[in-house]
Amino acid sequence: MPELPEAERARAVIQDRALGRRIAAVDDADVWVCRPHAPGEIAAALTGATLTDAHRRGKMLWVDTDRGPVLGLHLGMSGVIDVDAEPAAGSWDRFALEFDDGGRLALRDKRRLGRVILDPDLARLGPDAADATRAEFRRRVGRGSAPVKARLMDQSVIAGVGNLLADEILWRARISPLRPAGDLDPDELDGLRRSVRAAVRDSIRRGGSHTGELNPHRVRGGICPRCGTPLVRSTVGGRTTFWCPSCQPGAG
DNA sequence: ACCTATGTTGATAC
DNA sequence: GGTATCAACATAGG
Repeated sequence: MPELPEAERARAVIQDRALGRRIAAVDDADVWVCRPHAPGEIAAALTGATLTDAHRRGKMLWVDTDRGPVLGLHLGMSGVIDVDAEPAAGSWDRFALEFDDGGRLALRDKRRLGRVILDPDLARLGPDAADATRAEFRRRVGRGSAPVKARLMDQSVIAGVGNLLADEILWRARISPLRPAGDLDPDELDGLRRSVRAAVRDSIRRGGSHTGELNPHRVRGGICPRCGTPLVRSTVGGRTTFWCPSCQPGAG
């Protein structure tokens, strides 16, 4: 269920349960998930190293090692990090570190849209959605003719907002997902930023991007939990989108 | 059976 | 460059 909240949970799991452990072996045989690395390449870089720190920006995770190489992890659409879980049949382990204490860190990902990459390039990733300053947020988000929802989900603009979180954020901010981002005035952008921070904070606390107030109503026939108006369902920024035409007026 | 749907991102074309 | 579309993966459901 990976958006920012799930990535943060995964980072915390790595931090709490995997740091300080030494890598005895690496399973990097899945050439799709580990692309563009050849099988054995990640293993060669990491075997013998100890995990020293776990970081996150948006949905991107990376783990430092005492040997230098950095292990980049992305959960994609269905990935989960498991520490010390048995690799049962059907558990969809696509990558794993085996520690010299007998434990194991695995990327479990049925759909294989997750990613493992050495020394990930973070240059094209915007600031974490919850860390952008007001000025930075106004400047980065409040431009362009694309719908504001697409702008929020663009990881090079701000990092971490996915489809469910975007709908929740816009609903909280009472802004239509269809409004061209560049048409928002500074007050609206400040309000949008407040909603981003509040939605991110709440979803991390409650345990995921599916825990928003709007989410249970994000179904055909759903109504606005604030005013009872039937929600509109459409495609915005290429993704299924629900919003309240009464609370979130504007284009559409 | 066939079509749609699903939390992501990247490549590609205009 | 910005924007829109499709493809990559695997599965579920009408």
